[in-house]
Amino acid sequence: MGPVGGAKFDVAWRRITLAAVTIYDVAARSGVSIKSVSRVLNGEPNVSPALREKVSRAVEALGYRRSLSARSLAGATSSLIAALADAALTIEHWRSGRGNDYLSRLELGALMECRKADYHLMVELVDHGAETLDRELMALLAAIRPGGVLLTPPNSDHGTVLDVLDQEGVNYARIGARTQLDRGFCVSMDERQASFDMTAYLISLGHRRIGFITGPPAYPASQLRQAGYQDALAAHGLALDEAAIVEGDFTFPSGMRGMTALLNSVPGLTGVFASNDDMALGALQAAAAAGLSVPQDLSLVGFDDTPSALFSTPTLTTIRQPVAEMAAEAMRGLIGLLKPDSVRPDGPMTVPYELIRRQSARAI
Amino acid sequence: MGPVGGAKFDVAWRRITLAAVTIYDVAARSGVSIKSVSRVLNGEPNVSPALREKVSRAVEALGYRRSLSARSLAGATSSLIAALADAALTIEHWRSGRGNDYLSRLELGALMECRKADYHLMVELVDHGAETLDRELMALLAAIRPGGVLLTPPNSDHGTVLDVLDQEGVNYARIGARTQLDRGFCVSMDERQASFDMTAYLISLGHRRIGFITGPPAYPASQLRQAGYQDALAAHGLALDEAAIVEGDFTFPSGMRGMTALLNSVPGLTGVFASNDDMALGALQAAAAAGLSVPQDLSLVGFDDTPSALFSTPTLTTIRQPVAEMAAEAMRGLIGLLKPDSVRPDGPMTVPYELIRRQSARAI
DNA sequence: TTGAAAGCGCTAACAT
DNA sequence: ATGTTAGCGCTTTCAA
Repeated sequence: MGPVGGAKFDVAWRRITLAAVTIYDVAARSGVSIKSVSRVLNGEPNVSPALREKVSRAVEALGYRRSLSARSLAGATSSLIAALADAALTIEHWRSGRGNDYLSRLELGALMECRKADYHLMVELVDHGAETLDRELMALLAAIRPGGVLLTPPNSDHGTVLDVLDQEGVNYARIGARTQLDRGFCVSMDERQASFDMTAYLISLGHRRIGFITGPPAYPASQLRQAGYQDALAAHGLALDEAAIVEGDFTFPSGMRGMTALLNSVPGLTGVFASNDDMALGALQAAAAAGLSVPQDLSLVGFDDTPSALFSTPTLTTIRQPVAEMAAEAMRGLIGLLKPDSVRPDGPMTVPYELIRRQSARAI
Repeated sequence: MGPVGGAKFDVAWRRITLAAVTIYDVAARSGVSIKSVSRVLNGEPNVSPALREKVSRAVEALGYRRSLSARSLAGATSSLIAALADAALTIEHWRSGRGNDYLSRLELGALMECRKADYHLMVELVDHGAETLDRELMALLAAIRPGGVLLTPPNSDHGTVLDVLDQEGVNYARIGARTQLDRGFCVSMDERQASFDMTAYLISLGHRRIGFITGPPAYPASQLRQAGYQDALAAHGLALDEAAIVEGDFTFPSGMRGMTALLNSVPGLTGVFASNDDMALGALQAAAAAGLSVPQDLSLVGFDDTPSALFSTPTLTTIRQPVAEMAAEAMRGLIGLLKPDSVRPDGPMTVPYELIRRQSARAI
């Protein structure tokens, strides 16, 4: 029952630190070999209850925790998950002085799950647009050797990223992926159906001439949301009016422009579906500027349920995407993949969305 | 010029991965010892230009990156920074389905700086309220052995957290700290002065009877903001009316209640300073419910510049806290502390805030 | 069921 | 100015 570790003198910065508790300390205290300690810690079979008990007690008494570094260096696995976020998007947010609600919720969900499973989350920025993306990504993987990777949009759909990950044999989960859903562990929401539901909701309120403001055409999400809108019109026997669809880019100003354009080009317009909340908020402002009040003169709905949707006047009817739950689900799936006896689920996982009815849409 | 590494067969999950490039591969390729490679990589002195050149070329050609694990295991330092966020706060956000704009901006700033300096950010949740906080924190530090720790509010002011960090000899930076500013590297904003300025701004617009909605009394931030308000009144020769100060708790509903209370208790009220934006937004709604329009009948200002402040009607005059810049500054300071020849700055660092004039306040 | 010994890829003393 | 060697704290063969 000797002393735990020894005192180390960190001359580098005139500071004295106590040596960390290692597996040797635990082994010594419980009178077994380090291998036995390792066995207990990893829950390996063939360990007598007595030994397990002794070791557990020593671990508890010493407050011992295995070193992440030593573990990932020695073993084939790592309890480190790298979350890959898009650098350009991050820089854009930095410039605007705004946080990223989507990423924040996503991370929150991932963190909660990491904590439960004793995994750790490292956040990394990857430069989506760089020519040398593959090299940079390989370098990143070489440096941190994560046990798994969590892909956030738009990286979830980035071919090069998926290729590098596959090539390096790294397990990954993709959040909000829209393409190649057979690669990795995908968790997403049925955007098309949500958009269909929202449009059907407006129709159920009596609206017949409904304008739509799209996102950037290049985003798969834009296309899915627009498709849902068109499907719903068709399903309810309403003709598609090309003039009722205007292009936006998911920003507030584009929502303003979109609303102005719709007001000019669609006679008898009573409802507008902006395919995200930021645009809906912009549309709201443009409507006010045109002397129209929502929802008295016009019903307006969005998509995403950003925080501001709750504080606008009127509050915004929208679709809530359970981002945190998606991330938690993705983490569970990913951690599952990392277990030796894992079975990869065959299909992508779909989480339920919610249509949030607030003040901005009403029956006519 | 032999082959790079060898093929390893990962029988665990029928997958073939190429062995990672190691320092030995680089040494072999450039015909020097691993120590020389290490010297070049660490920018150590006493390396001939020729050797540096050879090694650099090999590193480049092989796409070599040092393993984080091996480095932190072998050396005294680690290029890993642990950002400590409050678990309770995170769970609260999880429940509400909202992201955390403050933390998101903070992380964004930290990430940008990490990328520049080739550091990595790991995010960890700590349970602020747990009795065993010290043990948990020590266990966390033992497991990941970060080179430095980045403290976010409210951990920045948590005595136990600071104690454990000091005791373990881990360098740390504190964001938005209000107390014991001599511990760690502190970066914050002058909340009191900002609050003073905002109040002075309302006074300059001609307001004389100005209500104030406080935050939770326990928060140092609440006290500073209130102090700034009171100072400004005094500085301008205005009497302090106790009835003009009502208690809130930084939430939307408390802002509604606060506004209602002020409307009832302060005759001739023309201005209201809610000490954060969420409360200001609630106050806005309560004013509307009382038949008052802002800013025609009443000027209203907030504090924080949350995203919603820009989307409300009217848009909200408020104080912008440069959170991302604070985090970047904190990371730079922290990384500076980690260098062997570092000098600890003597005082806390203060970053400039900005009074954002929008529509909700006007001259009378 | 348990243990001894050999690395994992680096850094850090200690040569030369 | 450069190289040799011994760990860091684990996991992983391989023996017993």
